[in-house]
Amino acid sequence: MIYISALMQSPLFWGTASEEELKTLLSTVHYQVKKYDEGEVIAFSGDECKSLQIVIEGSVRGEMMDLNGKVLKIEDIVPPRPLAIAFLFGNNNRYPVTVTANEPTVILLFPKQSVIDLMQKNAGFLTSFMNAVSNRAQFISGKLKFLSFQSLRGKIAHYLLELDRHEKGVVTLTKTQEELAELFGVARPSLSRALRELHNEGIIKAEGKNIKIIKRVVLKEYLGK
Amino acid sequence: MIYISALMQSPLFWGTASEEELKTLLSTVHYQVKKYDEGEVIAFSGDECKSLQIVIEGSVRGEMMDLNGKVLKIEDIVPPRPLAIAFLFGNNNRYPVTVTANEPTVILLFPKQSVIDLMQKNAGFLTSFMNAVSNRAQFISGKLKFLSFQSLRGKIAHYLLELDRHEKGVVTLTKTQEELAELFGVARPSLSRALRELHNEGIIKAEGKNIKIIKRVVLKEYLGK
DNA sequence: CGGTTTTTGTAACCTATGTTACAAAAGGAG
DNA sequence: CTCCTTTTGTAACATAGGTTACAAAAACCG
Repeated sequence: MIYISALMQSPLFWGTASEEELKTLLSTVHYQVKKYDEGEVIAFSGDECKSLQIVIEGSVRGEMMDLNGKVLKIEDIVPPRPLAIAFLFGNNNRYPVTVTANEPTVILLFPKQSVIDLMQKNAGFLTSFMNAVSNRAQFISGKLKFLSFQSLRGKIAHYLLELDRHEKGVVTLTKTQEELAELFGVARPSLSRALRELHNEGIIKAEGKNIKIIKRVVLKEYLGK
Repeated sequence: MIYISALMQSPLFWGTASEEELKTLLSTVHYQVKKYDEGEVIAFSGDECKSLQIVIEGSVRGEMMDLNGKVLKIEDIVPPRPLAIAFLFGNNNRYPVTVTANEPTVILLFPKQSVIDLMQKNAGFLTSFMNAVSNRAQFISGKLKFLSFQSLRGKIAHYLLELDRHEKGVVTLTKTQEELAELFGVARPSLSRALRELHNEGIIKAEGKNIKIIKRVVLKEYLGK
């Protein structure tokens, strides 16, 4: 089992004291290793969620999509995070998002029964799991607030201020406008236009991927608008 | 402890076999009874969430609001449901919504430590709790999809078709347009206008609170749009 | 019952964002 | 360096929904 050290990094297993202990614990339950190529779909929105899957290598993305194909990127999931952990229990065990591999990806899969076994055998795992599920609910709830309250300017402000948390005054975008637009749930030209307007109004200075924050105060005013 | 029978109704305590057992269980942990008048705020959005609160009598509502006072009603919570159950654990223990009493309301409050005690003493409670938290994540996730994908027509279609699940062809609105608009996250006149348009186009026949569904097929087309 | 409050209907106008389309610029691959 | 692909800028136009304001209708209350 070569993924032990990766697993140790996961908050889910922080309750487990040592690699040895974790090895012993894992030897008592079933699990599989799965590999996916870039672009492969790991789960479709609506699929039944019957196992806990943990990303060990590579990365995946979760996207909601409506019947007409409009896409809303929810997030990227990188090792050693679990996917859809809040959808394994409860009454509606269906993936809310379509999960796709961004690159060649390795996933560790624990059938639901194994997860239950792990919980019974290890109290630390159980509380970690509970926390993880709560965290997911909190994340989604934040997303809901972000998406349903903020105007496009609000979202941009939020994003830029977050990137420049330490107030350096300069941020470099690591995503394309296309990707950002998806994250914000808006059309790409709308994002482009909004950035241009902020630039023209002297609130930011945007040069390609580099953005200088000129009037931080004004940006802050857009938060929650 | 006169609320035992109410508690027995709660999915959280279904794992508990009998009233007797539940009584015994509860006698070992701390809890309080709290009463609120109509309009009283039980928790503000952003408040720390340090206890499990279960609505025993009356009802409360959870609303998100942004800095400018725009309100998005998330849901009503009626007995014997818990509130903010997904925010007791995890890393961001803050109410995502402001919770207000709709009417005189009685709430049972279990400090976090009591909840942990209950979990340790009763495996049924633990799994119920886990399921409840997962259900919340799933609810919020559905809300996210509903709010960020559907046009106003989509939301109306969704709502009407849901109310008329059994295809009777007639539904009666129990909420005012004001309330519905809040639920949909739109302005009240916009909702009114949209209903009028659907009516004029012969898709529904709206007479006050009574709505006849004329062209169900057309409504279904709006789902996810 | 009459008066008050709440809810609904509706209109005129405003604004943010979506859509489509195309060209310019930047980035990568050979 | 050059060709090809991806990304970005930008414009013209379309549209959904927001805002404000007011009157009609309904519900509620004494």
